[in-house]
Amino acid sequence: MADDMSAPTTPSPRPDPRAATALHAKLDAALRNAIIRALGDTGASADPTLKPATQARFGDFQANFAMGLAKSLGRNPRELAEQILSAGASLLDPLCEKLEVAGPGFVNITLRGSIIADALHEMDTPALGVPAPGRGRCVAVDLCGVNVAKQLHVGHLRASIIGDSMARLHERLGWTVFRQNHLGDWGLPIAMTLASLERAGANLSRLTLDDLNHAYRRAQAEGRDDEAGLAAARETQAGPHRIAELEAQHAGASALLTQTHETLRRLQGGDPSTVAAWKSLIAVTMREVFETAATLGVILDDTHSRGESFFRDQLAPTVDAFVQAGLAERDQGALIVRFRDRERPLLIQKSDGTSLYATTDLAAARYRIAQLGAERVIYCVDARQRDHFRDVFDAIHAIGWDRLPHGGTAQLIHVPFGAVLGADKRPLKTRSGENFTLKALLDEAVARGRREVHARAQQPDAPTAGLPHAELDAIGQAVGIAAIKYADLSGDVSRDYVFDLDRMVSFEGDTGPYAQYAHARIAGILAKAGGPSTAAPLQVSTAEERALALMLLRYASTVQDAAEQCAPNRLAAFIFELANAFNAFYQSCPVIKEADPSLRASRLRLCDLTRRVIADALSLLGITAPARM
RNA sequence: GCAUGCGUAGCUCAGUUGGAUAGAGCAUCGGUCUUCGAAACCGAGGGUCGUUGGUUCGAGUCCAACCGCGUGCGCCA
Repeated sequence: MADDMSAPTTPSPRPDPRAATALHAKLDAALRNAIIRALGDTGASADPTLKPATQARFGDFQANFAMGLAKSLGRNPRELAEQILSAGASLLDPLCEKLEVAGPGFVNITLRGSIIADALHEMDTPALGVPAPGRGRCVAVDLCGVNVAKQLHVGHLRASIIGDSMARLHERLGWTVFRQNHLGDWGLPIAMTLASLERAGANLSRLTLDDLNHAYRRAQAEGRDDEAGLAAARETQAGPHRIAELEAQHAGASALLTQTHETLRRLQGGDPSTVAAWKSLIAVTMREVFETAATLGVILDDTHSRGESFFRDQLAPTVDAFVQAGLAERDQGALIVRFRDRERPLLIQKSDGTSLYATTDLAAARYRIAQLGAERVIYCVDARQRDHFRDVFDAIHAIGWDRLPHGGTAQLIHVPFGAVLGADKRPLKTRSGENFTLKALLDEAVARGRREVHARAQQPDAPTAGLPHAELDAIGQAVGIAAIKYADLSGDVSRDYVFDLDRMVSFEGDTGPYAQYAHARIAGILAKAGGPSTAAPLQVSTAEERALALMLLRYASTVQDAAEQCAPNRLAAFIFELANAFNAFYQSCPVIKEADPSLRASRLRLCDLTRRVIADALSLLGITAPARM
């Protein structure tokens, strides 16, 4: 499957690329060979279309190849299915307890319990059966994307936790991951803020992000007073070689703007004290960003910062490259890249000769592919930038910057996420109409999580009863953060969702705390039993054991699927189904109380495996799994 | 206007190469704790999958048109 990641248009190779588990692969191979035995070369390229059974009464797996195949051969699908099954009987019998043709030609497959147990034993390793197809390969994940001197808001929540999950999924599959925090740390807005702070005589060493945010907004308000001047000021994003010329143009601008230009000029010119001030602006911002990331459990630090300023020297060469390649043309003074299939061009240079955000994105993509060697570049950015990324990606394809240093083509993926809405279905705002800061949101979630956990611990029979206050606080924080992250990652990320803390923090239903509960419950059982007996043979006899075992066996392919499709909700759905399967199992199968020692030991191993898979899967969503709650 | 995304149960949402009677959660109603963590489990009711047409053995899924909502649309990022 992973081999397909870099070349999505490649026809699917012989084995089913989704056949990630050993068991699925074996069954898939047996069916393929059965088809070839029955049909010879005409069956050589047939796909068994093997998948988990949609309903338990259909068995463990179903294969839907017969209908399509029969049609192309002009034959009766049921007859064809029967013929193939009997031709491959010697291959299928060792795996299957029961094979039957049903309905229009479905093949329902019930596996031998011993085969399931063997497969489960195989996955009972530290890696939990998850392979490492990404070993030796690189992926860049564009996440967070904060702006210096601006407060984090809910949009950054999504960009951070979706990106973090993408990074973790790929790391789990062996990829080398480059987290890329594309900071807004350059250009006029920064200069405006700096100039505003200078006027106020602020002591940059003891500012907070709030102070910066106010300065930024004050500067913006001041700028708005002189629309014409502001328009002119935008031009001051020019490179140093243009500054003198621009100075002349702006002679008529207001004193305020002149001051801003002056600040920008000093910054771009490398004036030591201005650069130092600029750096402290970034430091103040990032201190809070990293604090928030830590609270959220998002892996992010200084080494991931690759902001606009990082690419400032690459802007002119980027524009030149498009001109040289004949891909850019002059239009109304600006440089644009046109596309065959749409009216809208991509603007890469303004009429005053300066570049803009698309130029930075092009330079950044080139860096990620050519310098970092990323064969996938994943952008976790707001869905409203769909068109922008479509254009940027097509421009990169056109100029050939998607070619990897060692051959092959990089895949550029925009993971567009929707808005976070309030109860009124409008973008989340505070009562006063302000954007919700991320900090406020997290504080509330953590408070809710702690309240729930403390309340539960009051009950004398609660497993958390009597725990120290600080420990309950820690658990409550984990629960509150899990609630938010799970709610965000468990749906299709491209869609808007309504932020409803009551629902998120609920312990019932498809929520983060429910998954954490399942994990803590199992941890409690294992602790009481004195741990799992790892050497015990696994037995799969009851329907609930079988259902649980089959769920566990789907883990590896689910992780790969979630990574390949950049769809964390697939993994979240798996966690929920696994927790359900476990709870059903635990309801009807005695574990600690089981009298037969070998069955008891087998069930403890099932518990242990389930606990480890839930913890591992949650970790790939960036969610922690406390042992008690 | 052009582009793009989305319309699935009262509410919030799943639904992977087209597959069997469209699934969950919440809410509602009814069962299950003197026994392993009941923050759980089991069951019931609840649907013209926006509308109409098309493709085919088969469409929530693919195609077309239409209706409704959202978002974007060269010198902001």
